[in-house]
Amino acid sequence: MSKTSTAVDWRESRRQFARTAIVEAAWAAVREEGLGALSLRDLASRAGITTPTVYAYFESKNAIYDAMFGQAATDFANRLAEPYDTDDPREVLVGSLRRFVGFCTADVARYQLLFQRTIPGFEPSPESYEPAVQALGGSRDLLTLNGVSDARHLDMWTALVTGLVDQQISNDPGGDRWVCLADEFVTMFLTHCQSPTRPARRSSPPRRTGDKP
Amino acid sequence: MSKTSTAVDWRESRRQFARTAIVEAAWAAVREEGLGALSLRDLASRAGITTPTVYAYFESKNAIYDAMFGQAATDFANRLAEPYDTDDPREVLVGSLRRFVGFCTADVARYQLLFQRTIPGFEPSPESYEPAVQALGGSRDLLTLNGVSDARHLDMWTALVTGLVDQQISNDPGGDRWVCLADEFVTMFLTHCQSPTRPARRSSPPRRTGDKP
DNA sequence: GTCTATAGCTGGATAGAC
DNA sequence: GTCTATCCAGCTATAGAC
Repeated sequence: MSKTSTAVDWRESRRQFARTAIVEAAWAAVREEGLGALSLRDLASRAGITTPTVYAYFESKNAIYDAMFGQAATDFANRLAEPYDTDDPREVLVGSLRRFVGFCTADVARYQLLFQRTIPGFEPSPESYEPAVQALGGSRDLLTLNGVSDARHLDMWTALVTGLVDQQISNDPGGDRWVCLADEFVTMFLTHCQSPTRPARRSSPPRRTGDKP
Repeated sequence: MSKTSTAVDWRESRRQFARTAIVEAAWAAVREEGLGALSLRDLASRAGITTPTVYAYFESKNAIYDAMFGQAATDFANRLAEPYDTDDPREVLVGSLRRFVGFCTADVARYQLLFQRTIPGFEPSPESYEPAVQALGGSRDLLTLNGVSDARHLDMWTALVTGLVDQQISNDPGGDRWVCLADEFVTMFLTHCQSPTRPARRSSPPRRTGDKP
């Protein structure tokens, strides 16, 4: 009688609740101490439990990092997938860029976990990683709507976006010195992509400009 | 008789030699184990000495990081200051971009130490940091030669450069998927900066594109 | 300056009572 | 599942002989 499916579900939901509570404590810890400085003692203390109890829900420290990664990737995908209040492809692109930068700057530890590989022995599991690639595919679709489909241009766009985020976080955390350049960035980028002069070759005539090719 | 200035210089140079040997061992260690995984035991072992001997030359682990930072910053500045075999400002700009990316991708640990703040308790001393700012000032001069002096455009350039490096290191280490876009990046950037349409205001009419401003 | 030896601490992870 | 108690490994840094 005790093993009805509802009882099982209830137990499972209780377990998930405890797991998310631990992950929340982990986020608080890394935001305060730094992403790489997460310790299970501190984490357990913040969650109001003891170290062994953590191992009742996660099999290792990296499993906690993986849960954090999965949650961050899901949040990231959901944020980018929210509807935009305009249909103009260019404005949507600008909005997505602002969202991207806003998401990253809102939580630096989360940004480091998601986009920089700074933790020595950790690599995210495919399940946790999947939402992130899905979200990046969405931004690829956005570029297609703007008439950008060349592989080189897609790579240029990703470099542009990550550079914007990186500078904003590194040199003006909490400010908007680079965020406010989003619109101008999109103008520059789309103008270039729609330019009739197609530089398919790589600056061929004046070779050797001073470096290894 | 033993305290002549030449004898002092000789002792001092011996000391500097030992210091650089330790720093070299440190570089080998971080390249192999990761920047954050540097341990004094491993470092001493690689240098052929013991842990206490390290403390005869550096007062702490962070002092070693600082020496590494200073050396990396100096190498960085020297690399960017090398002469270019052309006088065309645009080609020099492309060359400097390639040098920058090449320098960063040649040693990822060095890049992380110089440009990413990933080590918990470490911050470089002003003496070690100074060559880096000097080098960045040089690239500012390069932009001036290309007719770019607007503060917004300078910020866009730094974002562009760091984004290029970041993507190259993160998604194609050892390759040239983004490096080979350097020339096209410069074309896009300079074309935009020389464009007569000055967007001094921030996309004023179609405000609220979907996000917090 | 260089060593042996070790202090002092913190980390992840486990055993076993309850 | 949760705890107390503990193991064991690794770290930075120091003491003191030579």
